[in-house]
Amino acid sequence: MARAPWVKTSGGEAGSRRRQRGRIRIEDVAELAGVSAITVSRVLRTPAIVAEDTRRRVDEAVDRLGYVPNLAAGTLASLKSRLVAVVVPTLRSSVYADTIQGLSDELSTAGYHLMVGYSGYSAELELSVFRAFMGRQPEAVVLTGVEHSPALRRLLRKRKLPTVEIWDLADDPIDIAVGFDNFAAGACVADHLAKAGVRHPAVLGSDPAREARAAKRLAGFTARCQARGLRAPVVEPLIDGMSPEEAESGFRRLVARAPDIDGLFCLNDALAIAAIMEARRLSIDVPGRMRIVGFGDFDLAAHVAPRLTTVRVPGHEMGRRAARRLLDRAEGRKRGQRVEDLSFELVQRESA
Amino acid sequence: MARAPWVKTSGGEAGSRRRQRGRIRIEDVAELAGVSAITVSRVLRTPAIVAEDTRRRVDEAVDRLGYVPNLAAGTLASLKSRLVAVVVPTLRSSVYADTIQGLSDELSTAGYHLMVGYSGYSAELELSVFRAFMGRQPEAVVLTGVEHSPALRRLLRKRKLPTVEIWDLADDPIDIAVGFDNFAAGACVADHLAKAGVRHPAVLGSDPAREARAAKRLAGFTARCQARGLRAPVVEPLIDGMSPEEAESGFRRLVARAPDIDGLFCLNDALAIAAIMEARRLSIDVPGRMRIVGFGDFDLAAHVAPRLTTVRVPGHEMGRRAARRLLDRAEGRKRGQRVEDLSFELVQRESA
DNA sequence: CCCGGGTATGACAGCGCTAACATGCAGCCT
DNA sequence: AGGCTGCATGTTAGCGCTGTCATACCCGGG
Repeated sequence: MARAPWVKTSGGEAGSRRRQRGRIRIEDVAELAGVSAITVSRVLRTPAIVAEDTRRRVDEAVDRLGYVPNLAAGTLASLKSRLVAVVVPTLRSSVYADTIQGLSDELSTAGYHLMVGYSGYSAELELSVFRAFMGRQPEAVVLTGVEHSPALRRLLRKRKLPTVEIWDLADDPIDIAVGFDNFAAGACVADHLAKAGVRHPAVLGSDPAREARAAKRLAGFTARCQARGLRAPVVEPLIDGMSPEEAESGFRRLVARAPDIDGLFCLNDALAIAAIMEARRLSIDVPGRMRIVGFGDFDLAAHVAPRLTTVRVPGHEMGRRAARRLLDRAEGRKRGQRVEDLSFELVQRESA
Repeated sequence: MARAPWVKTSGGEAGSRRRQRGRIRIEDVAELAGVSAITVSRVLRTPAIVAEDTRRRVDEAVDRLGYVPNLAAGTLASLKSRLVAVVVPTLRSSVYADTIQGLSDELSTAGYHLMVGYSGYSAELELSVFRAFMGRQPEAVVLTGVEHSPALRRLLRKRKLPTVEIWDLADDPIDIAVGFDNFAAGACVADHLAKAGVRHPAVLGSDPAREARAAKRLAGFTARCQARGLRAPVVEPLIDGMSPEEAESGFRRLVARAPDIDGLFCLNDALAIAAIMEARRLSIDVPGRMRIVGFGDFDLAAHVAPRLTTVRVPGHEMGRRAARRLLDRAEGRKRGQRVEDLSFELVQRESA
């Protein structure tokens, strides 16, 4: 008679063909420590509930064998991946790197890992990156900004994935938002320039259609200029909102279009630094003839000549706060407000 | 008599307590399409071997249900994670971001994902980040530089994990190295300055003990200066090798120590830009009285005043090449040479 | 008509781990 | 003594997928 089907036909001590050669399994540790597999699992995940003596023996076996738990198996068994998906517009800009480090600092101590992807400022790409991530069963999601493809919003709400939107505030966040008020930041710059006597403002930055957050800063700036009776800002949009290349030529176009510009708001510091440099080449005195304000307080901002007046943004802090909110939720703690408004700060230096 | 142990006691259509509510499984797709689970799996992974009619029905069911395969389960079953672990020194510098994008561009089309971590230039931290990654069963590893903790080297060799070391060349790579010659780059800068008439060179950059690649550039620079009979370079090491803050004060110390310096090599562009700016503040003419060369060709380098002469490095290309080498290996193709030397390029602009 | 070989699909077990429940054993109370 | 409580550990059955082998079917040749 044939073997009954439920009798193991492989997987004994010799090792089945499907098992990875040489990989150490929890079973191996258990055997060496003289306990069962589940006890090893408990030592690794909830040491407090294991007797001290047992714990010591297991720890020793783990060390001796160099055991590393297979998290794919753990994820499958526990339905918990300890993975957080993060999508930022780009990695090339250090501003988001700060936020990622903030997230990582906070989450890694809690045993979570980050999956980081970038969207290139496109909602479609964001969706496709996210789709790819979904298969890895993230327990939470961090997105940049509040503009997302409707399909993504639906997906997230349906799955009830804890989601944090960062770098902006939302009227109706998908779940939680941790950011700052880009509109107010733009207005704050307008105030500063107006108080310094600027009458003919201009703006250099990304195409409002492409970058929602920069567009809000622009809107806040424009509104406040109007409220204070300044001339309507001359706006020079750029295709790539982070390109010093484009900033240089854009600045030249700007002064050609309106030679009387006496105040310039650059939608980020990379552009502002390039503008300051081009101003020097054109012998336009900054801040004498033109005041320039940046945004973001990049590392170099404080060190260019003249030192750049800019808006400091809580990049690292947003990451930390977003992480904390997610951990609070995971541990079933308080929920807190849905929209968390961290503050920005105008840093006055020499350029305005 | 009790139920025989091999009879399923749960997991029927009602859903067991352990199953995630509402999650769609391959089984659900199979049922809707009127095929078995394995056929769905084949449609998703090797569509070519499935009959066209079946494939269409399955694709439709996948779409209709919005099915996303659980990669944790797939990883466990196939022993293939489609995951590549990457460790860079920091995310805050755009130079590594380029490399990561290069890796990601190439790997994502092949269905691989990246796990990115940062080591803060510390071999110990690198090891601990790597340990954390191991549990997710990466199929390959990308490390920055060729200096690693011995424990890490042992671990990688023992597991036979395909490994690429980037951003440097190694005499004895762990496995594969794809980088460029930092020593030669330093020498190349020395050549350029010497030809321009520099006699009293200096170097501003990270502490050689902390950053091995910057140290090699320094060594190459120093050696070539000596070979050309220049005065031995005055070296001003910095604790944080990327800090414009420190560059500014370091530059001041440098000119105080040796007022006759007529050529400065900054070990990266962030420092070089800060140095140029401080030179202006001190009314030191660049390049008239002092020539300055950077390293890395950051975005802003071409746009500061004076425009920065620097060394362009194949950041994106290293990522792509590293990815290709790993994919070649995964697909069992040719092995190629162990150490791949991509070229750098001195970009002459105005500052030297 | 059967047979061999190729193609398309299915059944089954198991990847390595953990949730859920079961068991065993002190220590204490009645 | 019997039972009850609480702690430490073990047993069992999956988690959702894919490797492997089995099977069904079709086609053409003998």
